[in-house]
Amino acid sequence: MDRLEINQFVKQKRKALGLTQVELSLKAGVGLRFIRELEKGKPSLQMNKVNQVLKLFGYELGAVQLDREKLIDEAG
Amino acid sequence: MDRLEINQFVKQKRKALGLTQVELSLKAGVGLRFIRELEKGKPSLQMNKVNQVLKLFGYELGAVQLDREKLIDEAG
DNA sequence: TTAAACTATACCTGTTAGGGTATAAAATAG
DNA sequence: CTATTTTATACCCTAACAGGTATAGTTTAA
Repeated sequence: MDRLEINQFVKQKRKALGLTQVELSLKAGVGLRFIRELEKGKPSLQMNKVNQVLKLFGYELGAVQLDREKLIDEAG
Repeated sequence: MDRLEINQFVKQKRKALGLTQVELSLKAGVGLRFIRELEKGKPSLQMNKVNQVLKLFGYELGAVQLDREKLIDEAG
């Protein structure tokens, strides 16, 4: 299992839980627009907001090594 | 080996390379104040700025599991 | 001790992230 | 096809991030 980009990770986890973007935004306590920017991969998002979302999945932001299977993320 | 918080991780890596906060800020292309807030653990930092720093160490921000450090992280 | 280097805190300011809303597009169901 | 649900794009506004700088505090070396 290779490592997903954060935006793909969120999208996948959200769908795995059968949530819409609206539902996720409500559960996470962030705006709907934020969820959309997050899943689109906007790079300048604030960490605390992203963590509010990741926490619902049992995850958080952390430092991970570059390069490791970075080329494939969706086709795994 | 516990996973370090991002702020501790940055501080440790910086010192391991023998860099000052000023030098790191210059290398990363971010402000000195940002480096200080990063190492102090300010939660609302922007991901792209943090990634500019982590990249110098060969790392980037990613989604990692909460708390249970020991469960799966050592596969290689 | 002194002096230098490094780090922490405070202030001011421009830029922009994020919220909210409306509309449009796309996917999904009947 | 139509109707509904979900997602994408655009606009305005406020709050605050990040930069720069000055100053104060801390650590380190001689």
